[in-house]
Amino acid sequence: MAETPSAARRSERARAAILAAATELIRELPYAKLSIEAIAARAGVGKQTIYRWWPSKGAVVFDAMLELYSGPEGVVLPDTGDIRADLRELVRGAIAELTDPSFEAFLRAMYVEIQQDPELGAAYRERLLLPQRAAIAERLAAGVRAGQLRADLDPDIAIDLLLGPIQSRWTLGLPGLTEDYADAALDAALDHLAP
Amino acid sequence: MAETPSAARRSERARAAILAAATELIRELPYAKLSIEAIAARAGVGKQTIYRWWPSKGAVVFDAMLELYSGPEGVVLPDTGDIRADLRELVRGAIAELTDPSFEAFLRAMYVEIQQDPELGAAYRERLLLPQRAAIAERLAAGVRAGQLRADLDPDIAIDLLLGPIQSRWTLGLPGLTEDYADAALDAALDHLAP
Amino acid sequence: MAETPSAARRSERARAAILAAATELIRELPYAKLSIEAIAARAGVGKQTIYRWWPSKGAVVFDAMLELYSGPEGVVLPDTGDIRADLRELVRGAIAELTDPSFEAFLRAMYVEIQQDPELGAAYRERLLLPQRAAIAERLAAGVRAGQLRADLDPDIAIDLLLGPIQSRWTLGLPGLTEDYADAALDAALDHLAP
Amino acid sequence: MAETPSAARRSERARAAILAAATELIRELPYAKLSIEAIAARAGVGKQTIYRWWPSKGAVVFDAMLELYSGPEGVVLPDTGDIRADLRELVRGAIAELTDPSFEAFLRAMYVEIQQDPELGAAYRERLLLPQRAAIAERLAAGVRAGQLRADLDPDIAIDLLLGPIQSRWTLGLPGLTEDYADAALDAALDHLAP
DNA sequence: TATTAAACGAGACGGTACGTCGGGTCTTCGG
DNA sequence: CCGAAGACCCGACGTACCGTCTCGTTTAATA
Repeated sequence: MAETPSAARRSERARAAILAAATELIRELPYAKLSIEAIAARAGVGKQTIYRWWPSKGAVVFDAMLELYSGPEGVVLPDTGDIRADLRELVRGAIAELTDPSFEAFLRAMYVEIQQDPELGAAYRERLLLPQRAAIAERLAAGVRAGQLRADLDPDIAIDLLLGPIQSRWTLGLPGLTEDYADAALDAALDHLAP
Repeated sequence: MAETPSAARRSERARAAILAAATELIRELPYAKLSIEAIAARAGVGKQTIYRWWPSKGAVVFDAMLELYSGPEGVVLPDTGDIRADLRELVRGAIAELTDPSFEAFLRAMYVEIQQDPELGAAYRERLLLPQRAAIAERLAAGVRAGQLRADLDPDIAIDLLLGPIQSRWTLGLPGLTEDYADAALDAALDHLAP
Repeated sequence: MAETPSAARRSERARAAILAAATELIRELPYAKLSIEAIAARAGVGKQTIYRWWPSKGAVVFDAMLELYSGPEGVVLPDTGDIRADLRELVRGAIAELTDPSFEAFLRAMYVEIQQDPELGAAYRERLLLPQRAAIAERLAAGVRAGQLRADLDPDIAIDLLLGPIQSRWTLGLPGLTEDYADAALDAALDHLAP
Repeated sequence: MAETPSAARRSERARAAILAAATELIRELPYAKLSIEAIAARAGVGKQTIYRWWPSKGAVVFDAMLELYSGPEGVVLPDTGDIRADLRELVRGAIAELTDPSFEAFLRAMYVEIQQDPELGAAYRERLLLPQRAAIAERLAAGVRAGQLRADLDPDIAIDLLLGPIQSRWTLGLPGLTEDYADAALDAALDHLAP
């Protein structure tokens, strides 16, 4: 999402200050009022320093969000052997994340940008979404191998069935995104997933 | 989404021209470049006439979109007696709508606005989303009564299971939103819905 | 400055309210911020009622000012027989008027309008300025007849000599517009006026 | 009348284009229709560039007018030794200037602004009016020293007597602002000025 | 260790759109 | 049928940011 010029001489101080400023501001302001001008001012940085390294406000915000997911490990799902428990962890975690005020602003912002900027959409899918889905698919495959899930499971459908309901309620602002809902939705999905 | 002042003296000519202009422009421009200024110019109307009756660009676009759904009948789902066929109709229709270039722009715009404007989100749910969901719930209830669906069906969960996968793929820009996908997702959902 | 339409049916109540509102507002606001909209609102009158009877804001203000000079007698200068005393009265009166806060706003407004609206300038000269100058000329002629002023006096030059200095200082915002100044200017002018 | 921000980085190109545009437009339009928007457009400049350096339309026009008086010398009156001839030059010059269509628009505009904007009035007096008056006072003092003018001459009164009549006729739109009038007014004033 | 080219902070620039104000015209309704 | 009310089209206001473009000033690799 960045690094076009020589990147060698790039000031780490400036980069960090910009992402930190973006992180602060996205929590203080409605996303529509978040301006590059404000990020630059808050970061104590010239506007050009932002435009040099990022093509758009959305790209800055995306990088700021990536910083939060920055565990160097990569995404893996727990595998306790109990597929139902592990998936419960997954759906509850999803709801927790969508609901955490410190993440929600970022996620809503990304959804907004993804609708309007295909480049950024592609980056989002590649860097965040598909790795997460791959990790889930991996856990599901283990479940299939263990005979806990149906043999002919289509992982894409399965993931959509597990997370689509939650994500769509959240996107549309429908109420009731609770752990109980997570459990009920999981049970429903399992009617298809189970052997 | 409108009608704050006296509304009596309101010019129907202006109202229609504004919504028509919005409809045209939303198909011609990326949503972010759609300005109230441009709508007013295209409609041959003073900006103030827009600001007098709508609080924001999103509200105008929403009303323009409502105009397209304006069948006076209200939303009903077909009931052929064959619940699987009727639901196939539903999910395929959803994909068709999300994919129709003439609707897609409106819908993406609404998703953008809903993330940022709670008022508008509430209006969207009340005027469009919940009526649609009520209609689906109605058809599902008929299916239950006919013994084609499980007796203890929770309609909210059921609807989310049917449409959530499709809507979430669309929102995230994931590929593969085809009729085959619709059928597969429906089959998966039916594993829960069926008795 | 008014009365184009039928004038018969004209509402005296509205006319008076408009002029009163203009008089109030011109004292409360900088002239540039005085709007027909505000006059109409203050007068409890539709804008159209103003536009029906006056061509411009300046015309309303002019009529409002005329109301204040409305002594039905017409302008006459005192004639005590002592020309110096009478002219002192004149120049001191001029300074008093230009300095009276309740007249100053009107007069500055008229000067502004006169620079920009020839119609209004003509009306101002005809209805106010020339009658005043004629009255002064009359008194001067009496002075000439009494042998107190030079026989070949040109009344136009004389009037300009008497009032021009005062008026030009006032217009330009130069300080020192006092009674002492008036007396000194009068003495200077009399060097020309006297026989 | 300008120079609030850093002024170092100020674009001379933009400054000159703005003043030139103002000069053109003030001759093409009635002053009331002269908008900052139009100046910016004509100058090929963003509106903000005007607002950054000038507080009001009047300030721009004033600076544009100053540009015309820009002889670096400073104001001096001719001194031929013949005071009457030199003053004739002065009053005729005044009338010529007030009558020159290329100056008149500027001057009327300044009179309008001075009535309404005290800041601008102060600037006008300081930068233009008082220096001119000082130059005239200088010439008058020389006349006094040469015994051509009365010894106890008050220069302020004298200047008002010389120019007040002309200026007041012009401000009020009274006709007859000719060279003959200038000569007559000068003769009248000299009755006071001469020893 | 000095040179030098880049990235940097600052912020002016030409623009677009914002949301508001008021101008002058028109339409509707009530007295 | 005049007057109140106020919506309408329009143009300008003054502001906020956009993304680009100089300006000096660090700063860090290289010579």
